[in-house]
Amino acid sequence: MPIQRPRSRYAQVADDLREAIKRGTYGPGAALPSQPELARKYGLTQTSINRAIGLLETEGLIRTERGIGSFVLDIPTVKRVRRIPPRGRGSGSSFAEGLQKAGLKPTTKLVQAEAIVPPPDVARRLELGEGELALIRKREMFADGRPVQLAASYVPMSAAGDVGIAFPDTGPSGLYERLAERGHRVVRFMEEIESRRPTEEEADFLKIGKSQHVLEVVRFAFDRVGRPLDVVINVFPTQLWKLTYEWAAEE
Amino acid sequence: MPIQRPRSRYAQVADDLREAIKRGTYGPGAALPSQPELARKYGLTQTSINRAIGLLETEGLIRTERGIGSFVLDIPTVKRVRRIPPRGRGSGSSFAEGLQKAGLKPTTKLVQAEAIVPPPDVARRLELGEGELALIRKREMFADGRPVQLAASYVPMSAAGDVGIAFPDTGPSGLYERLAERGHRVVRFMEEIESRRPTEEEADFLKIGKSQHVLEVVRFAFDRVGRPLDVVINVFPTQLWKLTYEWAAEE
DNA sequence: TAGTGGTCTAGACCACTGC
DNA sequence: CAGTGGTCTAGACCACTAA
Repeated sequence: MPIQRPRSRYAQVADDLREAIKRGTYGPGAALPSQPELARKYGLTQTSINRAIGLLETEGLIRTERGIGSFVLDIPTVKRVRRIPPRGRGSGSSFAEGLQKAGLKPTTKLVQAEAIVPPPDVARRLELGEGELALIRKREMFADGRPVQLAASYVPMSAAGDVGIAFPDTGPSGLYERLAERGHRVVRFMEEIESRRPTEEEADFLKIGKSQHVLEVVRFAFDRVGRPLDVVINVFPTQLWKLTYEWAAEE
Repeated sequence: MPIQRPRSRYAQVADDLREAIKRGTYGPGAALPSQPELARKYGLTQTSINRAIGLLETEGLIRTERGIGSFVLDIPTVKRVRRIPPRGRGSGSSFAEGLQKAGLKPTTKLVQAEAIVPPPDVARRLELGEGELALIRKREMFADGRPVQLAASYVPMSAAGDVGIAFPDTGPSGLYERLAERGHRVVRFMEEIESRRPTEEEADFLKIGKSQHVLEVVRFAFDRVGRPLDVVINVFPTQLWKLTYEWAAEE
């Protein structure tokens, strides 16, 4: 590969590596050659190679870990559809459904379930006063072992009554039934969607670069008088998911 | 501003400039000090300053022009709600509504309206055969003169019958009425949402960097037998918009 | 310890803009 | 022309990981 002038050299190196990745020379998960090695190969200094690597990282093609190396990320081929609102049964676990249909094995890990003072943005959304408690349930979700989604749900303790309401852990529809038994019926849902850069922890868990984006979907459930009964915050990488909403035209 | 060790120096410079921009020290449109000047101020080399500037550019805070300088871009403050499907009238122009509520003056420019052979992805979505025509209507949208959205709608000519159906240009609800008069009633809507990197043209029109993301919302309108009557592709920068969907719980 | 990626300097040259 | 941002080197040191 001859290095030519008009285009910057590090950009040409990035081009070359990008091509190699697309050709499959470095498949998903494979490590790129080390920076000193690439420097020798292209006849540049490590500084320039480092910059090329940075470019690919920004583009979301690779992820580099300090002291280890740079690794090719999965190339987003087919996006998994997440259907919202769900057709038919309640607002059940569209997560598992979607993945199973795609031939992937969904697994979920409950990492937190307790009564806490929620972070201020959640408290505001739940219309909680200073220091009021909420039941948090935090989950990590995987498809064939690969981390694909983070979910945190918050229910005001005033509505939940007891931490035990979270168990057995049957997903939102089970929770809503138990809330209904306590006199809190959900009559309306709302979802807010935005795309943003991931936090450090999110990027770490989802194994994505800092420059890739995540979709944050916040679902609110309201009772008859418009009070929020729970807030669910879902976060997933934009490359993996596509959202779908569907509704009937008015007559 | 003391430069300290644990965090990289160029990142600290970026932090400092970011703060200054947020504080208003450098307002929208203002030029940052030149790189040599910043290098003197922070006691670093131009190379490091250049890197800090690159960071801010990636984040979409500034825009730099070679041989001229770096300039602060508009900072998006409040995100706008876009859509609440089931409430109020049809799927009318939520674009204008949302912006007016935000105190911004919306303007729209129709840049194309004719019968064409649509691009393959659109043809597939409209279930069109090879070479079948569709009516395209392409719009550019502005808020207080700033480009904020791109929209392209496609209607199969077999349903539209005539290019004239697009006029007067009264937005989707007007179009749907005229389609209904021709025997094509819309009974169902669907929207697909994804976040992706902008194409070159999109980045250019929306005045965003290549590393920022856009939301693509594709709305389908279906008739009674599930045939697509039109497809509308909306593209806008993720920083400017927040999407909202709302629906009633099932009984 | 050796190997990885990350940062930084000093100095240089280039391309571009606007006067 | 002087001033701007962009690239590159040679060499150095650091932080981190794994054996």
